[in-house]
Amino acid sequence: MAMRPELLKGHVDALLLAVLEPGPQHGYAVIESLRAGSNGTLDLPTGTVYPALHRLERAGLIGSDWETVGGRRRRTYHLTTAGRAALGEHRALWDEFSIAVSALLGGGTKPAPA
Amino acid sequence: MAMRPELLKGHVDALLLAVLEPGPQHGYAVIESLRAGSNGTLDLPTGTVYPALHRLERAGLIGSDWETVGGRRRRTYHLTTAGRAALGEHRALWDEFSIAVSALLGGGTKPAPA
DNA sequence: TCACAATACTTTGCGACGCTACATATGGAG
DNA sequence: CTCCATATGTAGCGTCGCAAAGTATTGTGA
Repeated sequence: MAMRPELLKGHVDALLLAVLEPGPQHGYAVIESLRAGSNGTLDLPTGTVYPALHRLERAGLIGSDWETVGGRRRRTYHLTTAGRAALGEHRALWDEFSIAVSALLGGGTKPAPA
Repeated sequence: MAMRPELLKGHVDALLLAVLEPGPQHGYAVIESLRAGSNGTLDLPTGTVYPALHRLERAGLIGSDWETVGGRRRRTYHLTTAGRAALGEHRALWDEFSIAVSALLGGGTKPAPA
């Protein structure tokens, strides 16, 4: 929860899709990927991630398969074609949004992506 | 509404405070400043901005004064000391947040600085 | 003169969604 | 045997952006 309020509103979908882009992952792993990939900043609770994954599946952006590993049932999610397209749109939207906000907030430091 | 969904969730306060930082403005002017300062990307409806300004005033982050210009009543808002402090926190939060999201969304194009 | 746009502010109510809290189940470490 | 990490799930709450509708004044064009 390193982020105070829910600044995430509306951005969670994009993040989940992005995390699944390199390859399928199950919910718990997704949460860890988000934490790792954001250097600990984004530590989303299960009550946020699982419902969001269900939502994305209902929307047809991801698909899921159950599997059992070491006696534990896990549900592995993967991007669909529509999901890949949606991710592209989310990225474009994020760029536009972040540029606009950064411009208005002014003096703030700029993100230095890879 | 150039932004489709409400990606703004949680970021509106920061934007309003930032717009008021250079000097007092009334609500209608705030909306235009946001549009101008974001190159047209952020075109917030009155139903978003006015309630948000009331909220910020209740929270003690801004203050307001009524004035009449050319027969029109307008309410001019200005930052309080607490508002200035809050703006600083919002900026820090935005930096952290945007860096994290940009890192996760990866390959996306980089924001072009002012 | 009359209609309409722009300026300027307000409020009701809906809907979306992140989060807290709680519930369930297994495997491994101490 | 207990505790923690792994792994998934749901109910309910609260926040807040937004559409929509309303009020009032000034300026403009037909």
